[in-house]
Amino acid sequence: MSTRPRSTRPSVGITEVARHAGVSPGTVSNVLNRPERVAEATRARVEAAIAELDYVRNSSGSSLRSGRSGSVGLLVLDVTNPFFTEVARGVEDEAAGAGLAVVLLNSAEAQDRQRRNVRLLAEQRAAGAVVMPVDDDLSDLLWLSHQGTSWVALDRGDVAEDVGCSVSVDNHAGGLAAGRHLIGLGHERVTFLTGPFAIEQVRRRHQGLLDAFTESGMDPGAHVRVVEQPLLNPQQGERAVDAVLAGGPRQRPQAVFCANDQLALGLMKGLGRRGLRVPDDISVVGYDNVDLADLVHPGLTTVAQPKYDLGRAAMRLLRSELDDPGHRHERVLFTPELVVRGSTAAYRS
Amino acid sequence: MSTRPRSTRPSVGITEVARHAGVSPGTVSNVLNRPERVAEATRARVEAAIAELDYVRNSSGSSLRSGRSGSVGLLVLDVTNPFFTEVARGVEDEAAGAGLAVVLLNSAEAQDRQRRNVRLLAEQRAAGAVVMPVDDDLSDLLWLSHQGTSWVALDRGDVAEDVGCSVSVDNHAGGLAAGRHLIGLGHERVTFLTGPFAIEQVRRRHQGLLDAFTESGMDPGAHVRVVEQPLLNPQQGERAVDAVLAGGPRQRPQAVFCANDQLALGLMKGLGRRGLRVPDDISVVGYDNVDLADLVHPGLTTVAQPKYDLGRAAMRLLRSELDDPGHRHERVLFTPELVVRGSTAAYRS
DNA sequence: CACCCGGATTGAAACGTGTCAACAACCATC
DNA sequence: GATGGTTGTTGACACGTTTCAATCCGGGTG
Repeated sequence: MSTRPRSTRPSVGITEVARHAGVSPGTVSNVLNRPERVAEATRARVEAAIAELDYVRNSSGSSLRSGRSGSVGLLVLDVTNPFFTEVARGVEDEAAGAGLAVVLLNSAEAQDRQRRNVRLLAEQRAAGAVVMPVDDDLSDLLWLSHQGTSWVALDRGDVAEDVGCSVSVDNHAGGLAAGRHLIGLGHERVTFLTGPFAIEQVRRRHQGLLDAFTESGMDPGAHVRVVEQPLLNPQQGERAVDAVLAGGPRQRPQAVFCANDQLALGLMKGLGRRGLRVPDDISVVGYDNVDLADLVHPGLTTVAQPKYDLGRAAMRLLRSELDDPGHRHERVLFTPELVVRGSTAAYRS
Repeated sequence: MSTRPRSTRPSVGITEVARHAGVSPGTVSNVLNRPERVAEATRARVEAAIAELDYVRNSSGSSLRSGRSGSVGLLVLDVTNPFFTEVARGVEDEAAGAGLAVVLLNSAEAQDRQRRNVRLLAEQRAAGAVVMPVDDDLSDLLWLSHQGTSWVALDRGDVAEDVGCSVSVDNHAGGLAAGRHLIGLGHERVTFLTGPFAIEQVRRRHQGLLDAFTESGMDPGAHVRVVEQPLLNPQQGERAVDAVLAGGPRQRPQAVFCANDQLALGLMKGLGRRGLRVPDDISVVGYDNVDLADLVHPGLTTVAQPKYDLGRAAMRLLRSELDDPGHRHERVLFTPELVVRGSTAAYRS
């Protein structure tokens, strides 16, 4: 233990640099922001002074003056979920190219935390934000636009184009692909294991699954059951095993389509505990294709989303919105892809 | 597509609120920051004005004036790694109690990105930071202290107490526990599969493993081999399978101790591909106890770290450093715990 | 030689907030 | 009714940056 020296912050500012270089503060500002406007010789002098004094720019000052800060927020539904962290990588890489700083804010799937974070962005006068909305309520985002912070919605295809940009993956197509795959394998009793239906993505995936049955001439109502859990994590997946198997062997589903991989992985564990074998006794399909879907045994059949590209595209759109005065809101839609691994197999009665 | 309205930012500030409430700007500031100093009636009046004008505080202004911003940085080695995201949760929860905003910055295990992020924190005059250093080089952190931003190092027990606080888990003890466990099961040829030795944690875990052999009267040099990969992710683990198995069945290790769970999970997959069964043919031990260690089959025996508590403790220390003028740097050390699951078994010749 | 031109630099004014010494109003006490 | 103390409010200023109109300078032109 030792006392802290509480190092005396010299707080060297632009003015002190100016004095040291024998130049006016305005010139220093120009060196920093529009170097081409200042003569070679003076620029060198100023840069020397900056180095010597170990000057570090005060972003409060500049954003106060300019009314906007140079950082963008990335509002993520859940830092713990590998899907989002992969998206985050894409956003960061694209932002780095534009010299924008990314601050990652975590909503923890909670409405009130999202609201707090949105408020924070407004207080910081953030240049923009990439947001994965917690639920259908877009009022937070509208308020944010009204405060002058532009945003791009991620994975929310239903955002009208006169409201804002959006980048998303076709969730209906994903559900459809999963459904067709299972039907093609001969499964007729399928359970959809999901998080809250308040989440739009979940509803679309569900609808895709239903439509796969319809297009095969089967009544979805008779073939698809739903088990809804409060959160989309592995623990909930494991816990759901009772509900999934309810009704005894007769009623037991032949396959389970999960709203994300986390649920699917948890469910697989729960099934293993019950002595049920995947895919022999029951097939499982996930959604997202997280890294670990490929590491478990059997490998998890899942609907792959272009996570990294999703992030990049969102940030690219945001950059356009910030830089291009003639920008028009855009809607970008990716198509997911089914990745077949060992967790699904043909139904054997 | 539609043009963006570019809503006219009215930019209502503290002064306008003051005018609207028939009060001076100073009073509004007091209402915001030291409500107890202002009379009930005027406070109500001011608050009404704030609500009516939809005033939102400008944090640039306040941090410019005060010299410090109210947010703390969390510098993470890799957002993609579940270990860090769990720590992040702990940090966030503890910060929320103090009204501090947490911004998550990602170093992506790269020195230059860490440096960029540290610089960013300095420019924003962040109040403090919780940092997981990329490597042994602490110069970035020292510079940060010198700029007046205090920090707490995470998982780096070697930070001297006259330099800064640190919270870490006893990595040597973890390696020792893993080693004892394997030796107790009769394993005598163990491979340590790891990321770069530049990472201090890795070195300590390794040393713990070696010491387990020593204390059993065996020469570590004869019993422990090392396979080093450039990164600590599942892909690297899978790729490492060749190196781990090199030398043919005779030389093949009886057990592998991995520097983290990501490597271990990847390795297990690679072994499966080669037709080797865990734990029958080879035992595997991981480190961290991420959620998914419990979800794979067989479950991964691993050294559990109190991830969430680690984050909380770090943030608590940082709060003390920020609030308490008599603060002395502290070193907090957690002890890890071995969690035995199905991936390890007694050696059968 | 007066004039002008264009590029480089300057200086002052703002941005929104927090601080603090000074002041006003009120109350209790003598 | 004067004194002193308490409580609430004020107003001016400083913080570091950016912006922009004004100024300076050196050289080319008429």
